[in-house]
Amino acid sequence: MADEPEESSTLASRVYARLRQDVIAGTLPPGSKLALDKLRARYAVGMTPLREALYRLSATLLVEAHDQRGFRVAALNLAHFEQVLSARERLETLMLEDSIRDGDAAWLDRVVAAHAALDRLPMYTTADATALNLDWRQQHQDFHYATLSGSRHFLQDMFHRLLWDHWSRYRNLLRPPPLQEAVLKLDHARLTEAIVARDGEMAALILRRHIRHGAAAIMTVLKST
Amino acid sequence: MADEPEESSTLASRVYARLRQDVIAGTLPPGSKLALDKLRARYAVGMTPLREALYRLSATLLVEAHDQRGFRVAALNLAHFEQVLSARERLETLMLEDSIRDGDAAWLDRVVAAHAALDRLPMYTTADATALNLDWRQQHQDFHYATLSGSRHFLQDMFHRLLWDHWSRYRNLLRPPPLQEAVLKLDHARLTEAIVARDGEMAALILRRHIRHGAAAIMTVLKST
DNA sequence: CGGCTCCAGAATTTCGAAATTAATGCGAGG
DNA sequence: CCTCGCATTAATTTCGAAATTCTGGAGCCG
Repeated sequence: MADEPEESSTLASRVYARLRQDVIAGTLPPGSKLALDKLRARYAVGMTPLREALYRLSATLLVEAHDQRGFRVAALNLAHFEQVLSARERLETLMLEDSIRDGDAAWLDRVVAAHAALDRLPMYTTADATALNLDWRQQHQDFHYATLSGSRHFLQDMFHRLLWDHWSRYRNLLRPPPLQEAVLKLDHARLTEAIVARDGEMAALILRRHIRHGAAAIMTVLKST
Repeated sequence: MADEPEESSTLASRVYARLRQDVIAGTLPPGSKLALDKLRARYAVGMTPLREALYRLSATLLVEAHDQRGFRVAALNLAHFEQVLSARERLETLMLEDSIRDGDAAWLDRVVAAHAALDRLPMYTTADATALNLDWRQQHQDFHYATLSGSRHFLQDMFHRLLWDHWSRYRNLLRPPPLQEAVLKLDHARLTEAIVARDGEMAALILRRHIRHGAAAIMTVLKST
């Protein structure tokens, strides 16, 4: 269920995983230039695996590759976010309806289990709520992946993962993360309920609202700058 | 309109373009192992730009990268093709309806112009029809890109290009290419007509049939092996 | 006889530096 | 004072070889 194998055997793959995380988390700021020498020192690797990792990331649009001018972290802006939002709404509702139509009993079990696991975890560990519980975030992702995985389409899966990565970059702009644990818990519960009832239309409706709700907070930030 | 800049300034980008073409054309057979030394000789480049190009291609699923075990051209099979087909149907009809809803007059002009250019070109140059006219194929691609480009969504564009590449690999299995110039000409004409009339529903219907028609011939070949 | 280990040989991966190209700063001319 | 061109500096790109890992087969043990 994890996103990357913990221990890839090649340096290039390990650097790729770390670079991806750092771009998504915002550790490498949006739009910033990626000085190869700095990165080489930062990750303690040679030129070759570093460039290989950067080129792989450039194919996912998380970084831009400019011939003879190096690499740059992809910028974040409202126009881009609206495209991610629209693509996510369309793709995820489609995948959800497919899953509900085609998914078997084992899939339903996975969804229910993932929801139970998510429901058990607290969203915040610290009292002041400045930091999101990273376990929660991972389980949240796993839950949503599970709901969409009833009808296996590796191409759609790939698109979905890509969109999720881009979406995560925007969500990580919200610091501190907004407090809406009750609302989210309810969304997830109702979504699971609709899936178990095999009510595709209802599930898609809930999911669409869930996505739009998350988008609202992000768009406020993007418009304010 | 061309797919790749004729003269990328880095070796890595040029090798990437050539590798991509060779994978799509089938010059590098589906499923075959990509021996690095052989490729290095074939394209007359060093190890570094070659690996960078291969990693970029691996992110598009045209080649598979296996850590410590090199690279392999992605295999072709019926299950995979069905996913490409389904994804193409959904994505292209969506993009077409978006374009018809949002596209401006300049876009309509581009569509009409692209269709006129396509209609002028013959599908085959040789009398025996063993070889497709490459100009026609390029213009065919340009025409379809044009129809879908009324509402600019770079993410959807990227997905669409990816699907087109994968589709082209399957289409290139058909040797000699099937003779159906009249049918295709009619499809394109009717599609253009529906677009000019801003009839999204009709255009989507024609496009869906157009895609399925092309899929039928491919699936026959895939099932026979 | 089947399966396991170990040993070349072959392939992939990685490094460090050389070659090439872009960016910078300085001085001359308009 | 600003602009253009040139030399210098800095960065990216590329190569060739070293280091590491995989592969296939021979030999050995159960």
